[in-house]
Amino acid sequence: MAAEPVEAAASAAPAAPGTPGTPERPGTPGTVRPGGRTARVRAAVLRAAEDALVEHGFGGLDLADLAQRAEVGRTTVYRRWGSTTALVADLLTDMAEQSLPRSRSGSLAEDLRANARLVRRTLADPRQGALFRAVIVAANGDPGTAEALRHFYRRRVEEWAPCVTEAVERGELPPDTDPFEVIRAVSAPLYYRMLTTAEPLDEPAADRAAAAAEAAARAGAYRRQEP
Amino acid sequence: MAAEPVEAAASAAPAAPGTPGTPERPGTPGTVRPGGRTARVRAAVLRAAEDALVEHGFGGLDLADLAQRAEVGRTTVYRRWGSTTALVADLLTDMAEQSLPRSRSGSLAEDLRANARLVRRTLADPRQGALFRAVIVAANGDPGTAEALRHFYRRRVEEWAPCVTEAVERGELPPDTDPFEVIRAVSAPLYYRMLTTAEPLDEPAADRAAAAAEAAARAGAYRRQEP
DNA sequence: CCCCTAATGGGACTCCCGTTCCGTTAGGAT
DNA sequence: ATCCTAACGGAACGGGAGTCCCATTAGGGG
Repeated sequence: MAAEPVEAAASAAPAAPGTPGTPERPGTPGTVRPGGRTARVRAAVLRAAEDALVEHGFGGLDLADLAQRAEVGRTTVYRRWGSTTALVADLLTDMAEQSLPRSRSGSLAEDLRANARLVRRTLADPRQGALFRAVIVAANGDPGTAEALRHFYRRRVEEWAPCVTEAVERGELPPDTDPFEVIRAVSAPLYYRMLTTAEPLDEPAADRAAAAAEAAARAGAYRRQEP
Repeated sequence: MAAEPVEAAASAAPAAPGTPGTPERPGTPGTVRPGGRTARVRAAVLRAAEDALVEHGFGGLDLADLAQRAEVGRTTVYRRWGSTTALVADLLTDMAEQSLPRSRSGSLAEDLRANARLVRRTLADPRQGALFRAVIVAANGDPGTAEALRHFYRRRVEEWAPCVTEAVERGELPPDTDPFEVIRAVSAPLYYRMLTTAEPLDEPAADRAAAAAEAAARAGAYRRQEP
């Protein structure tokens, strides 16, 4: 991954329970060093965190084990992130920066189906699916992580919204249709399956989700004002 | 660590209120005692678990604290349930037995909206919402708990399916519409909001979920066979 | 190239979760 | 009513997660 600038851990900044004059906490006046080593450590830990989350889930996330995987000192992990939820929040801001290219076929039905299938494939994939599950679990246990997750999904939805906007411009959908709401409507049943009912996440399910969202959108269910 | 048969009634216990705990010692084929004290302990612990989950979420669930709340010995809690996930699984089987009465208005749109509003109100309620969140989090970290959650939702969906079936019989919906799928389609966007995007769970959102599910159903998006 | 210090890392220490041992209580069968 | 034993509870133990202290390393400004 790219060595992006500064700490994204602003929202998940390590709490400083120690004495209030203690140096070496982020926020103290002086030069911040986002430099090579720090970035390298962050990248190594985040990648190790992904692996650990996939293997043992969020509940089984162990910062000590993590440090060993990343070949980094335990102290460093505890100091920089402080908690498992803060670490996952940082991982999420990192994930939010990697954007997936979306297809633009010019047909609403096709675009929605492509989106549904992409989401489906992601959630059904053993590695990606486990990661998303873990990340969502973490977000539901900590406000900061929840905010990071919210940001992640906003990014994803923004990428796909244009295909709805264009359909509105073509007159396929009611003029005051909320594009975000339509895109989210595609994902919702797939996430619902993964998180609660545990039913098979197969391709027909994805196509049904896309078709349902399209039908509902055409019927005006996602208009901003009620008729 | 070797896991002894401590595995309590959790993973597969279809327990009635006041149900026997599972016999524990491998070599004691003696009588099981579903009796008063055991049932009382279970009820007290499950109620305390609800409170604790609401207050601190699943991640903050502490069996020792739980025992104190329930005025029960720590050892008892560890012996009977063994883990926090197993305890939540037992709580879920208990919750599955309390059924909510549903309204039957004879109109598909109204029934779906009533369902959506009920779900919405439940998830938006500080107590119930926190409880559901915690329970879902627990289920996503343990297969046994996931099975219990699946069972819980099957019950709930079965209760509401008839209003779809009747709409099919009245000819309002395509004949091969899957009733379960329609009911789940109502819940999905609401759960999606709560678990991932954290957008407001207000009444318009509920009504939109109901309207979208209805429109999609009418359009044949939930038919068992593809056209 | 050199220095200053932010950042890392090792190791010891503490505290608490989960387990084990064993005595006590109470359900229910006779 | 009495006995048997399933189930509960107190207390001590062990281990691992998280913290603290201080020496070491390396970024980057001069």
